Amino acid sequence: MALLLNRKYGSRLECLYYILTSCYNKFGTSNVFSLKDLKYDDDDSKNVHQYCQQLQNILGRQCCPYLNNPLSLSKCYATQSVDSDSTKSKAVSDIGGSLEALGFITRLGKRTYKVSSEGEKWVNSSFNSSEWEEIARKGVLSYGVIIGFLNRIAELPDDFTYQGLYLSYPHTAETVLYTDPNGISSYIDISTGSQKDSNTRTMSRLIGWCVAVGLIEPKGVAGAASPLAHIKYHDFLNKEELTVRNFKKTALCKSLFNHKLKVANPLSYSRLHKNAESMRENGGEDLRNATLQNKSKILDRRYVFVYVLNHYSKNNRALDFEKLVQAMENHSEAFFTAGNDAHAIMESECEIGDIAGIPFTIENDTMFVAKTTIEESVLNEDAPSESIKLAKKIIEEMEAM
DNA sequence: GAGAGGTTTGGAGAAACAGC
DNA sequence: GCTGTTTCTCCAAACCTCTC
Repeated sequence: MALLLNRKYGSRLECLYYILTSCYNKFGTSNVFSLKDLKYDDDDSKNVHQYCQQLQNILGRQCCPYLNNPLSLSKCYATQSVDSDSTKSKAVSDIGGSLEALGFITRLGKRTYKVSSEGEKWVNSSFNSSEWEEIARKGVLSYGVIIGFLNRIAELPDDFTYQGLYLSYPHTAETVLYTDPNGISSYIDISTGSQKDSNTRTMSRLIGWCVAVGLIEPKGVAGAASPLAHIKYHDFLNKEELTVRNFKKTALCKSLFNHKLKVANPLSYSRLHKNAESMRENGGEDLRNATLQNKSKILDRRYVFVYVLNHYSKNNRALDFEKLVQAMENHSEAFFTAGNDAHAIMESECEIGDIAGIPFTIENDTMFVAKTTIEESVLNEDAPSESIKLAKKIIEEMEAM
């Protein structure tokens, strides 16, 4: 159930590797664990400090170099500890999401996981080996959001800056009539997109991963003498902050879309919209409630777009956008808020293709040609059966036009 | 070199949900 | 029902780049 990652914690693949090593030694591939099991615990003989190669000796203690206060009880920047978690589980949550996006752990229930066979292979590879980087690269390229990022930079010159690139949930201009619990009605612009700092955090993450697996190189950074990207740019990757804005594409990056890719970890149904339940400020309760009232419409129309585009991609056909909107308008209640233009909304919503792992080109103004196919079972993982049925019906209706 | 303005990141606070 | 988890927005510190 891959999600849109937007925190710094999991941006260092090396940290993820040591955390996964600790996890694998505790649970193997057959035992279930939850995120709190990844947090540093002094009483755990297999905690992450037993495997981490980045610890620094400070005042006679082994300390994580990425904590602002190395002597902090948090112990590990990326997971925090059972004794002190100044990030309210945001860190360990991001680590779980990262390992899942890479395909190294698999989600079983809402909050339970197992180490996957790919994860096991990665743990059993040596950090300094090409095998390590190959497994990591396969993981990075399996993540839908990365494919969206690589598609965006494919349109840029070989030497590029990531300033101005945004990878986030689409913004639709959409006003709905909302009645609060006191019976007072007002028009509210519902919140469909991400805030700017969320984009910044996502970008920081994606760049870290792409450099580590040899897809892009930081400009003006003298790397170490190694053919392996994660060794060559080890110091750059382990910097506290991303400060380089200029990058260069590698040959691998430039050839990536020569063939149609199959994306193993696209965003899942429920991740096609941000978690609006967690919104609090910026208009407060009414904005949250008005957005939540329309959550299923937002999810379903994004899902249908991705599902249908993938269907046509699998059949090596282009999607007729006009027909799609027409078919969706036949089920207007399911997809669109009253008083808003369906065509305009879908023109915004189709941007979801990038982060969902299925970027596309547009031919003859209305024909959408996908550059990838995505793993449908991951997209459908938490999709209601009604939504899946509706997506199939839309395809039938399009074919009948 | 100073100052303005932008970026990156950690952390706080909040709401809803999951699971016991 | 309670506790812990998940993930959002916002704030601010620290740092960077750009201009003069």
